[in-house]
Amino acid sequence: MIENLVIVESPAKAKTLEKFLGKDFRVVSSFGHIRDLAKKNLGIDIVNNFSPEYEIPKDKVKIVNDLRKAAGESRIIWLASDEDREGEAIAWHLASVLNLDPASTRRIVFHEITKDAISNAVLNPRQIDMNLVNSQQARRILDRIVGFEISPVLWKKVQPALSAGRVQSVAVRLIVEREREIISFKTESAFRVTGLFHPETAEVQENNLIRAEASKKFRDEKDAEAFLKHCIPAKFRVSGITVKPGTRSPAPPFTTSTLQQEAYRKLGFSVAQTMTVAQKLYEAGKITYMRTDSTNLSRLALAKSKEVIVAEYGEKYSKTRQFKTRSKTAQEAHEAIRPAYPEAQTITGSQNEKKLYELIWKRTIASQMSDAEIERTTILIGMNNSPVTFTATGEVIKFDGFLRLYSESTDTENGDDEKHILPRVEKDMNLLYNTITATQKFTSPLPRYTEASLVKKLEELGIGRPSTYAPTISTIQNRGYVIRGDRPGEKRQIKVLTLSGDRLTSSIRSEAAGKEKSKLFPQDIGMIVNDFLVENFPDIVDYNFTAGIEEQFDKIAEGRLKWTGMLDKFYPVFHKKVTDTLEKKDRKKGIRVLGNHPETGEKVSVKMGRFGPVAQIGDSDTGEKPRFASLLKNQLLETITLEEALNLFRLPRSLGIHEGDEMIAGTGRFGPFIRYRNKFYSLKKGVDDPYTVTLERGVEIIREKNESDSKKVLKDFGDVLLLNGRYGPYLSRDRKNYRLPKGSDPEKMTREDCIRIIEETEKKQKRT
DNA sequence: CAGTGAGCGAGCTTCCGCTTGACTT
Repeated sequence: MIENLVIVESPAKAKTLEKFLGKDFRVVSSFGHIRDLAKKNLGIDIVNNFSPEYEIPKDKVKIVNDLRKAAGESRIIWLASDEDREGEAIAWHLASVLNLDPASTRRIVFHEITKDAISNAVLNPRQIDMNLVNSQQARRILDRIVGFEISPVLWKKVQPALSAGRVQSVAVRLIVEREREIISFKTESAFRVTGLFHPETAEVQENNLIRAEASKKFRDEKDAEAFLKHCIPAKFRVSGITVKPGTRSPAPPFTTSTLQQEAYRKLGFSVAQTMTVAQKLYEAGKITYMRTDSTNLSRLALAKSKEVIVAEYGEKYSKTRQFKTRSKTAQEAHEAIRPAYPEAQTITGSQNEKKLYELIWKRTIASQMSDAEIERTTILIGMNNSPVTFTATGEVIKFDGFLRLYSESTDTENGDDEKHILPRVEKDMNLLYNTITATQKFTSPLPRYTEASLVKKLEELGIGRPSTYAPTISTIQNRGYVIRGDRPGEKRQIKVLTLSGDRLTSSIRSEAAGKEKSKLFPQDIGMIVNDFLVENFPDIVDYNFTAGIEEQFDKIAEGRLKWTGMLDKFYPVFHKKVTDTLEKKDRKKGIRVLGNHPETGEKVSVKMGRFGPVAQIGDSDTGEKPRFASLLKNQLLETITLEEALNLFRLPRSLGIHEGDEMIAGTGRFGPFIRYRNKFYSLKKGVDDPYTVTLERGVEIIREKNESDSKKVLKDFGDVLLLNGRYGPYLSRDRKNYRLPKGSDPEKMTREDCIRIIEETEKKQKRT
């Protein structure tokens, strides 16, 4: 018989905890929730007071059996799951599933694993808080009802296997609405004028130039040119200098959301990748828990960080701070994400683990360092013949403080606003210009979301939790609602006017506009589903829906509202919307009529077809069979033009007859191709175009392909092939490919050698 | 693997939040 059994949620936490508690304590883990609503069906008896039907998921059966056994062997059970509504629910499910006797069961909580915190918790046990549990049940049941009632409506009215939910549908909506802002954005341009000045009395030198920006922007080239000409006879004078001291403070330590953002910006990690690497670090005991919404640091962490800072940089650089958590819906069951041992600046591990750890270490330590002290200087330059003024701002760091270690990145990179050191000037000093430049600047729409900036937005709206940000982003991509991708951007011409002495020259520069990397783009099906939901379930996809129900969950947790009462109010209204929507006849296909065919006058339209977005010429009710063509990958139903749609019908096209058989050019799932005698040949990217490729070129492509194919088969043993591929020689049998072991010589290999390699590979695969 | 776009119907899909492995290359 063991005296005490402590149950926590995470096995890594169990391991650490065991070290702190004596021999009398055994610590085990529940691996999160052990029970959930029934997987099949709704799992809720709505007419019977929303009574939930709970079951133990398959992958938790063994864990529950182990827990049951351990509980039977112990005298006192300590339920130490997290102190938030999910944690409370876990404790309650444990008590119920393991059939724990209240007399021998204690509920305890602690936020940090230190001797003090744990002994304090053990001295202050309490009962399971049923109000908190009920707020979790309300949350769980509401999410199930919303997801499991709306998704089938989508299967009927839009397309099978789609999904909707309180969190994912808002995530998609954000992306779709951002795309529409971009589509309707009208670019404007204006001329921005900057001058390089130097004191009249001094020669022009690198270090005495003042870069200043004009207070006025000019609408067009003519206005800008007129102003520059006006500058030629003008006298420039320093009309004011202000020097203002300022400070900058470090960012708080990482939460899940901010870690995902910074790891994307500084290391280029995807949200999922950040979480995988962080999980590794956590399991290795190198960082604290990585799914948290708290910016709190334990007293121990504060003290340790201070030691590190004082030893490394001196007392002056240390400033102990505790940060208030920004997010309103935060449940703060854990600490911020920080190094488990702040004294370890680096760790061993994979490259990515090292990089992420270093980021976490720097951010944590910097958060405990002094403010940076900055002196901001502004020089105002006046003109004697114009009300336009020029302003130069410079920044001098008087004391670097935390900046010595870390500064946070932003989502918008504007290199233009770089702050620089200004030369010494005095008021009323006369200045001469070296050059004055007017540069055309274009306005641009808000950028598309990255995975990380979407997480940031969701967190601001209080939607989703640290443990679900990464899975949500995967879900909306898996459903095909959005896709992560790049856009090369378009070359844009910029006019630049330069005044040097009394010579005015004009030049043209080009820049890439709208270039995007690793951004989230909505797909047609995402836009159609979003419009359908906004039309039929506006309350559910409202950005404030979650915030509203969270308030009610809080009331339930405080015992001021009955959880069944809350659902009683919500459900009838919601369910009526579901049945009303199901009664509507039409399916949502995103049909758009683009116009009429210029020659035949037939209707040209686009819609979501059975196999994806499709363009259509003609109408089935005219009696004639309509013609169809799939849209290309980068085209949207919403933005495709009549001309682009008509272009799709130019393929497949015949290139002519070669040696008695027809050659066809087309474009398919794997890009442009030509077809000849029932065989397909890919067109080379950037070289051949299916619209213009000729019969002669087709013959050449076929000859090249046949030549490389003949080189492809190194040895043919009938059932086994030794082939030459992109990555070198490999084996093929039954359409399955096998790598050759290192150092094997394909020239000398016999059929027996090949079969041996295949069998060994198969065996290895089975074992793992 | 490079197509498809008639219509019917059986049987499937689906949520959010806690947790890790078990998979693949």
